[in-house]
Parts: sequence; structure tokens; C-alpha cells
Amino acid sequence: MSGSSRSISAEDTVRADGAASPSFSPLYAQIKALIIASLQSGEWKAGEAIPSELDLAKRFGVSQGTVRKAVDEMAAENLLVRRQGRGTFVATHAEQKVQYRFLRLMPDEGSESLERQLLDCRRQRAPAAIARALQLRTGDPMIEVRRILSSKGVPVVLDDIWLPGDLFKGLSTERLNLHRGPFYGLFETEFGVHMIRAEEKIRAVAADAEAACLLQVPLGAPLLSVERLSFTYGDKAVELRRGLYCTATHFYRNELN
Amino acid sequence: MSGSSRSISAEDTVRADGAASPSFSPLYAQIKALIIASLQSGEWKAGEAIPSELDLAKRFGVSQGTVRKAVDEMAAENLLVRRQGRGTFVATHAEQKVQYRFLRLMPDEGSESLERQLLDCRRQRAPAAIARALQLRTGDPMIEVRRILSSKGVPVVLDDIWLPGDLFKGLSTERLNLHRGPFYGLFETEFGVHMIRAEEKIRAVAADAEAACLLQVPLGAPLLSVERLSFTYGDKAVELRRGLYCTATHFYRNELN
DNA sequence: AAGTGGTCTAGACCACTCT
DNA sequence: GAGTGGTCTAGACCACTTG
Repeated sequence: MSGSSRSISAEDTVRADGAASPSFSPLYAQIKALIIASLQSGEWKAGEAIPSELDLAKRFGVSQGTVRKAVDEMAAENLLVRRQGRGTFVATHAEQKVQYRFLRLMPDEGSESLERQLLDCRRQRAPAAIARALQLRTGDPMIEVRRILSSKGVPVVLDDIWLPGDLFKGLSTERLNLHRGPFYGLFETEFGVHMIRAEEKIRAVAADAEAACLLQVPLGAPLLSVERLSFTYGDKAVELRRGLYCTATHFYRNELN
Repeated sequence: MSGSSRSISAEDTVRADGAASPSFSPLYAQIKALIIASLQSGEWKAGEAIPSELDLAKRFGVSQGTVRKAVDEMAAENLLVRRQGRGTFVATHAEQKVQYRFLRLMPDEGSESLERQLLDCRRQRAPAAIARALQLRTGDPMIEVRRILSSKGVPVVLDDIWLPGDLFKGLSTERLNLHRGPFYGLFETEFGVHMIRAEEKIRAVAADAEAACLLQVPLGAPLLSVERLSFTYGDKAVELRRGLYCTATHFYRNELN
């Protein structure tokens, strides 16, 4: 790299006042932020390759090693996927070998994929509780989707999905039904919304009349309630989902470190 | 480092036959394996500092950068903890700010710590199902521990814990009761067993008579069943645990990436 | 053969902690 | 001030993929 290239060096960091420097942001972290900004702006789309490490190093005026560290972190966070000899690619929910990257439900035996059945998709006004979680105002336009996932014809999951109306303008029952693969893939290609992270709150609950009917279990049967809040770039919440899982033939798998 | 130091270079890797080289093990991975071996042998105990990167580099005859990469991975896996300016330390369940590193249960409000109540601790013969999970033989000596965790006097968790008898020879009710903090801390200091990873299978179940009584919930109330298999170095399973969580005032928190 | 990511080295300097 | 981990660079070479 050229010698006088520190256009964004650590030393340039703004210091709020004499005391307590603002915790020091290393170069690679700034490079990472720039790459994320490019992802967010759509410069590179889901599944596409980003420029090579050397190209990025030239572009940002830093060494390859610094770009490498930024990309390494992003690969560890599943924002990017590295493939030796081929390049670095924008992670996607669409063409992944494991469909449903965020679904931790596993069958006790076998490995059949799940069939999808759309129940409903309608425009709604945001209820207070939903609005709060998504940092919207009560009454803001939203879209509610309900669906069932089945294994070998037996219903296993009942999902109730809430999306901000302004981000998913043209979403409709037909569009959802036409699409193959996970919803998150459709969200990427049709609406430019990437889900990169989620938080789940899990409880055991008793099936109410509606859930019992739809999941074909007795009234009061124990179900796993999985409340998921999904985030896109910049930790912006863009989906709230409440799943009811029937855990007679499946279980929720988790790994602890 | 001295020039002729590649005592364990990548090129030395044994190749099984002409075709399909055994997938290539980089130097840093071999260093990592050596460090893990030292941890396993007890050369550095839980909570202690390991040698500095430069010392390790000298010892293994590689550059600091290679040691750094090995240690970075181990820190990412929570085997080691780096502290700038101080050193690198063996991770421990004992003196951690967050007690219960593996417990994902969170209160809906507040942040009270949980009180522990020991119900039982006895020597047992391994039932078939337990033995299989821990790769033992049916009838092998085991220790079974039952306990309750309570929040503000209200029982929240009922745990049933199975441990291989040969690894936990002197374990007794008194010893468990004397000890402060999480069991996993005691296992480290008293028995040299470090839990480094675990897999959980989660289901919703209905409370049976015994659980209902101990957790003070109605018969048939929905409970979270959390089956945990814990591993020590070398992916050796050393604990099977079945927890029943009452999720009226708490929830199981998970993060997806 | 060319291009990509992956490994390894060596050295300089910075930020943090402790004595 | 000495010692530790953290950042950044520059260059060499290796492993893998594709044309």
C-alpha cells in the first residue's frame, strides 16, 4: 500500500474530551463498518461475491491483513461466507444447504424436510405489544402472516409472523405461495431485508383451543412457545415471530459453549 | 525463532496414501492441540494464567503469530480468556461474574440469583438409556444428584444429574452442600473435570405427580424439559442432566446467528 | 496459469496492567 | 518501566478453484 494512506487511522478517532478516550476503535473495526455499510446499501447482494481481499485493501488503503481481520469477524458472525480459492460471498438464507438457518427444531428420527402451508396474510394495525418490540408506534401498518409447517403430513409448527408494513410493501398471499424455500430468502431478494441475527424466548405453554385445533393436539397439550425477534444490519428489529412447536416427534436443539 | 525450528511443520503430516491427503493440518491447529493437551494434563489449572504468547512461541518453536491464532480460536471457544495487559487464563465455571455459564434461564423481571436446594445424592447403577448417552455400559457405577433451584423462595428448576462414578469418586451430599457456587466449579477444583461444551434437547412436557409436587405446580402443568449432555476435552461426554423448568416467571433465552 | 483465500513469519508500535 | 495482549504491516509461500 502507499505509504501515506492512513485516511482512517486509529489516531484520527475523535476524542470527546481530554479524559476517557472513546474506547479506541482499531482500523479493522472501521473497515468492518465500511463493509457492512456497503452490504446495507446493496452494493453487493445476497449470494454474490464481494471484492477480493487485495482489492478491498487497495480500496480502503490498508494492508491485506487488516481487511482479513475485518472479514474474519464478519465470517464468524455469518454475515459473509469464505470459500477458499473462490472468494468471499454475502451470506444468504436462500440458497443454503441447510434450509431454515434459524430453525432449531430437529426430528427425533429421520431428516425429512418440512412442508409449508399458508393460513393467512393480511394487513393489520400494530397492537401495542408488537409495536413496542419492533420500535414502532401502536397502530402503525403491519403485515401478519400465519402458517403451518408439517412433517409427513403431521402439523408440527404454528407460526404467527409480524412484519413492519413499510419495509414489506407488496407482500401478499400469492407472492408467498409462489415462492419456494424459506421466507427469509424471499425477504432478501424481493425486499432487500437481510436477517442477520435473532433472539428467542422459549417457554412451555398449554395449547389453547385454536392452537389445539390447528396442530391437531388435545386441548391443554404442552407446546413449546418460541418468541423470536429478528434483526437486520445495525441491530434494527424487523420481524417478530411467535412459534408454537409440537415436541412429541421433534425437539429444539441448542449448543452451549 | 531459530531458523531450523519446524519440529512439527505442516509438511511433516502423515499422508495415509497417495490419493486424498488427510485434509492438511495447519501448524496453529497442532499448537492448539498441544495447548489443549497441557490443559487436560492439568499443567495449568482452571483460573490460572498460561505462559505468555512469546514464551509459548519459544517453547513450540513457532512465531508469536502462530501461537496467537491458536489462542484466538481457543478464546473464541471459551476454553481460554484473554485479558489485555495481564495474560491469558484458563476459563473456569467457578469465579465467573455470570454464575451458571450454561444456564440460559432468565427471569422476566429483576435479576435475583437462584438459591440451591439439594434433594438427593446417591450411588447408582447406570440405567441403559443413561449409559448409552455417556458411552458407558449398563450397570456401570454412577452418581445421581437431584436438586431444586428457587427464585425468591419459589421453585423454578428441578434438576436430575447423572455422573460417571469413576470420575467423581468422593462426591457426597456433604461435599456438595459445603460448596458455594455452581457445581461445575466444584467439579473443576475437586475432580479436575472441566465442562467445555454441551448439547441441549428441549421439549415441552406435562408435569407428572412428582415434578408437580416438587415444583409446586398443578399436575399436568406445562414444563420445559431440558436434556443436557456435557463434554470435557476431547469431546468426551461426562454428564447427563435433565432439567424441568417452570416458565411462568422465567424463560429460556437463546441467540441465533 | 492465474486468482482466491489460508498459513506463517518478523518486526514495529500501541493499549493496558501491575509494581 | 517492564511485561502482556492487541494492532498493523509486508512479504513469502501453500491450498484450492477455475479457465
